[in-house]
This record gives sequence, C-alpha cells and structure tokens, in this order.
Amino acid sequence: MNNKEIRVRFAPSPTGYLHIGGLRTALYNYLFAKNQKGKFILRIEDTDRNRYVEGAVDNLISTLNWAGLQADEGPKSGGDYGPYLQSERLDIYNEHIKKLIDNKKAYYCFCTQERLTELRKRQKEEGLQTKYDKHCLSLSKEEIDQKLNDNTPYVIRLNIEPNNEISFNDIIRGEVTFNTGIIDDQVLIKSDGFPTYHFANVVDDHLMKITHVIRGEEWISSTPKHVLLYDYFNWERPLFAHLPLLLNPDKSKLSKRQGDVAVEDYMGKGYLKGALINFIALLGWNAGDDKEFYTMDELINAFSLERVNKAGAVFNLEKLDWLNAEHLRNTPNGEILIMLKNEISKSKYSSFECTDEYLLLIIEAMKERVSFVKEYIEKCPYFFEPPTEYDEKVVKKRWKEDSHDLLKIFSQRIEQLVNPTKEDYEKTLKNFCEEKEIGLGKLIHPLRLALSGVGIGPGIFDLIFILGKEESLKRIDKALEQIK
RNA sequence: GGCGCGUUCGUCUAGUGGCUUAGGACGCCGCCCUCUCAAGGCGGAGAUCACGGGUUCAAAUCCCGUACGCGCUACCA
Repeated sequence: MNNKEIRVRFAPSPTGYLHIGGLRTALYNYLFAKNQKGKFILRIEDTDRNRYVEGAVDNLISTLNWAGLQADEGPKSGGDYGPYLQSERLDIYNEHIKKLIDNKKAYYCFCTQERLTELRKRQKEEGLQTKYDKHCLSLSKEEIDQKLNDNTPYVIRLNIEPNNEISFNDIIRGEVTFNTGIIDDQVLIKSDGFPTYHFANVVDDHLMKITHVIRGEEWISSTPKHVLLYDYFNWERPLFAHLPLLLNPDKSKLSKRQGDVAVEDYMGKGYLKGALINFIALLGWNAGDDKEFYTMDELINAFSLERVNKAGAVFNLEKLDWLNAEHLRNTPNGEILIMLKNEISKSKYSSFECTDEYLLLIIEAMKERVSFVKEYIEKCPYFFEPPTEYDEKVVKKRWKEDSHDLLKIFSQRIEQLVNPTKEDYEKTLKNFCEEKEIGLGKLIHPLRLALSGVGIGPGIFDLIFILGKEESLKRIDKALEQIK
C-alpha cells in the first residue's frame, strides 16, 4: 500500500567536529534508511554565519565516512535534490517565504533588538512568558513598504494564532500536544537574509521529499512550529521520531565539560569503528533479545524505530572498551597487521624492522590479551626490544636458587636445535624437566622472566618461538648475568 | 517561572496485566581451566521496578496525582 521511497536525513550544523550524539542520530537515520531500503541524505545546516568554522564540512563528512555512514545524497555525494548546503539555497527560502507573507502566515518585523530586549525584560518581571507581542503585525502595507524602501533592517516572523491545540504523532513517544498560545512568533528569516533552522528545515525536508524526521529530543519543543509550517504550506507532514539524549554521568546532556564528545577523540584513542557503532547503537535501542555484539549489517537488519527507548542513556565507556576487545578479536589478522604497522610507525619503535610474518605471530599470540591495537606494543614491548630490567616482584617469586643453573644448561640444549619449531621447544623443555625431575614451572617462569623481563604474557613456547633461537639465547645470557 | 519529555541493578537494558522468587550484558568478587596473564566455563553480590493513590481476582506493566531529572523557552542549531 505505502510503497513510497523512505528518505531520511542527517542535518548537522558545521561547528567544527562531529559530536558523538550526532553520530548516533546519524547512525539511527542510516540504519532506518538501509533497513527500509531507502535513502540516507546528508544536509548541512549552515545558516548561522557566526558559527561557521572553516573546514568543518569536510571534517564532518570524512568522520561520517570513517564510521561507515556514507550518504546516498549530500554535498559530496550529489543527488537530485541539491544543493545540500543550506547556504546555497537562499533563493529557495526567499521564494517560499513570499507565499507565507502573501497568506498572512508570516509577517515583516522591524522591531529593534533594544525593543525586544525591553519587551522580554518586562514580561519576565511580570512573570509572563517571554514572547513576541505581534507589534509589527498591525503595520499597514504602506508602512511596511515605506520601511522597506528606507532599508530598515527587518526579520520575518511566523504568524501563530493562539489558543489552538496542535499535536503530532511521534513514532517513539506517541501523541504529543501543545497549545499554540505558548509558541512564539518564531523568526523565519533573519535580518541578514538567512533563514533560521525552523524555516529552512521544513522547506528543505519537503523539497527533498523526506519521509521521516529522526532527530534529537531537544527538538520536541519546536516541532509544533514545524508542523504549523507544513500545514500553512499545505504540505504533507513527515513522520517524526525524537531520539532520547546521550547523557553525562550526572544525567545532564552529554557535554564537552565532562569528557570527550568528539568522534575524533574516540578515533584517536584507538577505538574500532565497528565497536563504536555497536556501542552507540545499543545506547537507546535493542532488538528485544540478548544479543550484544553486532556488525553494521546485523544492525541494519535488526533495527526499528519502534524499539528505540524513551529515556536518555548515560554515555559510560566501560562497555565500549569490552566491545572494542570483542570487535578486535573478530578482526582478521591481516587487517590488524595494517593497523599495527601504522601504530608502530607512530611509536618509539618506528625504526624497528621486521617481517610481516613476525608481526602476524605476535598478533596471533596476543589476540586474546589485548583490547586495543596499540596494546600489541604496550603490553608486549619485549617483542620490539630486549628487556632492560627484570620485574623485581617476579624475580623474587620465580627466580629460585637453582634457576641460574637450570637455565644455563637448558640454553645449551636449545643451542643444539636446528631451525626449531614451537613444538621442538616444547619437547626440549619437557624432556629436560623430566630428566631433571622438576616441574615445568621451575623452568618456564625463569625462562619467561629472562626473555621478557616480566611475569605475564603469551604461552612460553609462543614467546620463545617468536623471538627465535638466536635472540632468545642472547636474552638468556644477559639474564644469567644480570639477575641476582 | 511556563511548556514538554522522561523515571527497572553502579551503567546499558529485557519486560506491553498472570510464564517474574524481575531476565541479560558491562563492571566488581569467587571458583574451574592453566607455565603466567588473558580468553573461556561456572557461580556470587547488586533493583522495596521514583513515591502515593486507584482500576483488576491479579500491575514493573493500565489510570490519576506527587517528587525528582532532563530538554526547550534566541535574528543558535
């Protein structure tokens, strides 16, 4: 019955970086669009010249693309409904505002900032709601033309008739009702000729054939204005879905003050895009089952707006770290290799030279032990340089009186091995311990200490095999000299 | 202040009137596995379902009120 193409949009203002809350809004739009086989559109809301930040649009798009949210239509992707930058659509807004003025649904306002401030101050003192008093609505055509001719600065306001009930149906919250008496005669066109969000957003959503407006909860209060605009233009209203907010630990709206809010911050910390997407998808939505690990495709498949929660969600990183580890473990070694090489080049081991095979062995051995790619370096520096010191606690606990002699003899056994495999090391060590009638631990722990300088790490046979015979023997010799 | 939205373990959440002694996940604690550390397995602590009234044989689930939190209240989005 309804085979109209689903079209949704993410409409950020380019203030410099992509907010993590914005990423979630974009994600829900994207998931919904893909789930419905519809279109995901990116539109830049750059109607505030004061907030314009150089390079912000490019940054926004590249961050979105990093996260895997490619727009089907947008400033870079193109499309049949452009331009997708509001600052390039001024003619369109002008054309439409005229219709509203002709219908008396909008009107010129020449009030000065001073009068407005004064009005607001008085209303506050009297305990009234601050609201424009429609002063300029009573201007005659002649008066208006006169002021226009004189180049008097003006704005254009929405003419709202008070005492009407206006309601809309929100997919997430159900019916929401407001009385028009509390709604201000919103400025639609600013004195610099640019539209406000409220006006541009409605005109563009209609012209771009947006079917579902999915945005943050902070827009709920201004939705009646938007709805009124659709009605005044006699346009079909889109469906609305207002998403719950992302919160600081103290439950206030997620802000810079209390932690990182830019998506770039999380990129920089080494979070995988898959983990970040998985995490924020679950902040306010779930499929109704116990599934916690999702790929993007699985999210697209399972997502629905009906299952989005109403209450805000605290942005708490603990679970994100766990998800990052899960996603990293599910990443093919070949991909990790590329990331690790990049990580090494940024580390103090940037001049370290080795084969891909060597790194691949480390990746395999450490996979269960790391949560971030950079931990492939931080948690096992001994793969990149010999230990410079030996963990004292471990020395105390594991280096016994006979450790020195045992290790010395054992190293001689190793020396005789030709191109030993991991299994060769294992066999040699086990035979040795059997022969000496000692438990494996008697040798394993001192050996690990000698090779790595620490008491934790991958299996000992992985460790010695990865390091190789020559390097291992060197390290054992050094340890025999230095420990104790 | 006005208007709106919300309220289940510390956090993310399941739950749409009986299946619930409120389930799962992260985190925390313990045990097992084990050459260490992880990973994995098993188990534990942790929620008077904000509070108070109703409706009903039966309510976390429906209704009303209160409290608290948050959002909006700009020529910002």
